[in-house]
Amino acid sequence: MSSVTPTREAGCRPLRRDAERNRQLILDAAREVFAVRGLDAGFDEIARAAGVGAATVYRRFPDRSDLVDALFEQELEQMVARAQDAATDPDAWAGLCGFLRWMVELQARNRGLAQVLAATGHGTERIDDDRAQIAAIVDALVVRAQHDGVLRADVVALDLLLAMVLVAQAGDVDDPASRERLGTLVLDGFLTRRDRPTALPPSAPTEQDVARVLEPLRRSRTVARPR
Amino acid sequence: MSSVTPTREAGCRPLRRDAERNRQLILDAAREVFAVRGLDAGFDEIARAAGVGAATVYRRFPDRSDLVDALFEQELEQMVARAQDAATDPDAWAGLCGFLRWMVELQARNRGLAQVLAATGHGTERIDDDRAQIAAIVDALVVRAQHDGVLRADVVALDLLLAMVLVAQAGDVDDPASRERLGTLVLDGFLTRRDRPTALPPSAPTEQDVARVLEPLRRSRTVARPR
Amino acid sequence: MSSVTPTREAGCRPLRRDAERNRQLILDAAREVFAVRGLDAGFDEIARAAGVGAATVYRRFPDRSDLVDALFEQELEQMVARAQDAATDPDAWAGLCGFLRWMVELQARNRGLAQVLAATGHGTERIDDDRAQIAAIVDALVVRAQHDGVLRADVVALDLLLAMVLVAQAGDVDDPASRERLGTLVLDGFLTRRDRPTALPPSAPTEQDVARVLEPLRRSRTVARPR
Amino acid sequence: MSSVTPTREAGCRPLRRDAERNRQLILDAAREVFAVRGLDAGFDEIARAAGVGAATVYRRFPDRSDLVDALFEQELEQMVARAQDAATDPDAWAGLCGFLRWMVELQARNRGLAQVLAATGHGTERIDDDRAQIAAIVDALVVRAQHDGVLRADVVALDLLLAMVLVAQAGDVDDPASRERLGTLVLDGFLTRRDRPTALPPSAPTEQDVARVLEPLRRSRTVARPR
DNA sequence: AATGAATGAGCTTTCATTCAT
DNA sequence: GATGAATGAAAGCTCATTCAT
Repeated sequence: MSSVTPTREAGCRPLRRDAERNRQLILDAAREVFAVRGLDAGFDEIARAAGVGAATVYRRFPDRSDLVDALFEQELEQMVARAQDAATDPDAWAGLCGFLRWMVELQARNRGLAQVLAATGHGTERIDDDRAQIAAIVDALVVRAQHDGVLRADVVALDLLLAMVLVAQAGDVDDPASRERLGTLVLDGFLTRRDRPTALPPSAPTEQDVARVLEPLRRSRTVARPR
Repeated sequence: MSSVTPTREAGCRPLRRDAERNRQLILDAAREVFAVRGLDAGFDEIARAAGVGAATVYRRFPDRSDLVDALFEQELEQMVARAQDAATDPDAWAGLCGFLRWMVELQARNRGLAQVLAATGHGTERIDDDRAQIAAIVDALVVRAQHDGVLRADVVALDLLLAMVLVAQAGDVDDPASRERLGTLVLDGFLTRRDRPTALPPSAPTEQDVARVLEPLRRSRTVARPR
Repeated sequence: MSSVTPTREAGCRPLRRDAERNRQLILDAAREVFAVRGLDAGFDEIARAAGVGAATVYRRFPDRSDLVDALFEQELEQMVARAQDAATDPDAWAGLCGFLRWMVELQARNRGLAQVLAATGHGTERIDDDRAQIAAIVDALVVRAQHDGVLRADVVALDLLLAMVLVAQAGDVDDPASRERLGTLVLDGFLTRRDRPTALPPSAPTEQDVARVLEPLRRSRTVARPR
Repeated sequence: MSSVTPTREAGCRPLRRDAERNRQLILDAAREVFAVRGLDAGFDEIARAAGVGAATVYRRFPDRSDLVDALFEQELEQMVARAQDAATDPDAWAGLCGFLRWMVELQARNRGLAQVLAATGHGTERIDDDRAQIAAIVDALVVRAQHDGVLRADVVALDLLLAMVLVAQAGDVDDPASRERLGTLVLDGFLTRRDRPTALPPSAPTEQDVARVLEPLRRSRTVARPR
């Protein structure tokens, strides 16, 4: 996971070797921390995880959003690429579903990413651009799928994206089956007509694991007694 | 709202009159505060809202969960009642949908309640009991609806409950239309067969208001660039 | 010095005894610290000097200006009283000089007070009021002194006040003689005519002590090697 | 401005060509920065202005005072020259006033210089020497002016210099009129006798601009109430 | 029993100074 | 010799929790 981003930007001369190493340490740490804790994570914690002083993080990323941007640009580009891929699928609905499921998993595994995607209109240009691009591609797929008569005509791309963002909230990181199941159910609701339901993954939620299924909502101090 | 729960438990001798009064003040204040701020709200804020000292809250509810439990028992009993009501509906699916939509609104308007419902298995016995009771009732409705041939056979009550918890996350408090729309779409996915889609409320999400729709996820510092 | 301020305000019920005690400790410490270090002194330092935790200072005076206000209201009221006194002097010029010299000493001994007086128009109402009141009284004296033919007609009250603020900057705390001397010289410049100079205090500055005379300007890191 | 001081001292072998260039860049930058920000300016800022690394400044001037000394030697030499010029004026008082007014403007426009001049007795020998030289020249003028019967006999050169240092503090950089006015008033106080006051520049301070006049004192956090 | 106060621990941010390259 | 990076220390501020009255 700590690989990509070999260069940052064209235009600024490359960082010194050790600095670049630290930059990567910080980005890697932040990725990890943001994924688990969300974007509110303290700079302190990131610095500690990266093994550098807190001030170093500030030097490299004076603003929190600088860090977020640098971090999620990579991920978003990945998403755009995946979306473009999906757009070439001759079966629009299949392409759409594939892309959405993939996106759900991505977000589910990365709380920070989910937040970035949710922050419509307030991010960096770069991020906004990527988001807009994704929306446009999904939109095209939606239109095609509607034209094919598979997708109901009264929905728009954002209906789908919104639903999937929420699906991504369900289940904890290590429980993709729950998301699969829920996603299938929800997507079934978007079909024009249906003679019989799409087959569900067999992992019906049981009393025992609903706790884990809903885990992400708990984020409160109710449960764990701090000390 | 400040009525129910006059005594706490059999077994502990009743509180002094003023103490009991304070207990209720705190519960009422906490209900309000938790609804708006979620379960993470500071004890300080609750104390202020109740007009008592912070230490009083600690004395009465040493642990945060003590407060949460005492508080939501009342609300859950209300839900149980509503569920039992729904169970008497001759049209199981109609009863089910009605109950679920009501629950969605309730949770949407009460952040704290949503969190409590999500925390399955970690609450008090009392809360767990109530939750189980609700699940049982919904289960009965599910079985009936499946028997009626309306609800697809491969789902269980918890699938529905889970889906609805998530629907409740969408849109901000004052935007029930978004929830209506999304809820309709999702419930459509649970039908056995469908010749044409259920009519949607016309409030298709627009680019402009997706920000608000996803608001609950944003809670981060990413956005505002202070200076 | 740690006496006055027994009650704070009408309207808020009095603080608990221990709290009031701490409040006074803080005010006394702040008076001391502000006098020496100026208004920029850290809350930390004040807290340490008062023997309380930093958070206690914040609780009692959430904003720095709250502390400054509480602190200097007393001093300013004292100044207003002294000015009113001066206004009753039958010899306007004598009254004026007396008041100004007194004020110079006060400011010289209290760096913070000088800063408060300098912050025209940006303080609390209360402080602004006091300042305005002082200016008005001085103004009346100026007019009378001009009418008496002693004070030159082409100056205004603010000329005098400004000059004295600067005189107060000269010399270090324990060197009132320098201020006396300089003040006399400067005030001589405000006379309409003069047949011979006003007698000066004999403390002509010598090479040796100019350093101390100009001390207040040094406030830089040039001199002392921090460690 | 970046001319003088090509070599530093006899005795240390000359710096390498590039090092000497950097030395000058740093001095030029420091002059600028100190003038605006005062002697407390961060080394970082100077380094940035000079286009060199922070560590380079430290290497060349390990102590802040090393930099200050090297820097203000040039300026002080300029002052000495100007003083010598004034000493040739046949009208001693006129020469004196001219020199002092010039000095006031110089200091007013250069916060750092004012601080250096104030730090009597703690600078380098070199600076102290220059200061002493200036004092000596002014002294000669003072004696001549006293002999001419214009300047009161009970003052010494340092009285004048001190008074002018303070006048230089008044008003902000772009407000020479305030200094002119105040300077005139103060110098009037040094005359032996006076039948009528010297004409003042008409810029009587108004309530509105006293804030600006006293600006230099305000440097505190008292004022702005952030929220 | 109730309270408001006190506190220590935590996070954010900045800066002077030193270090590795 | 020069550099940009790193850092520790400090100050500002907040909050959950405990304490003295």
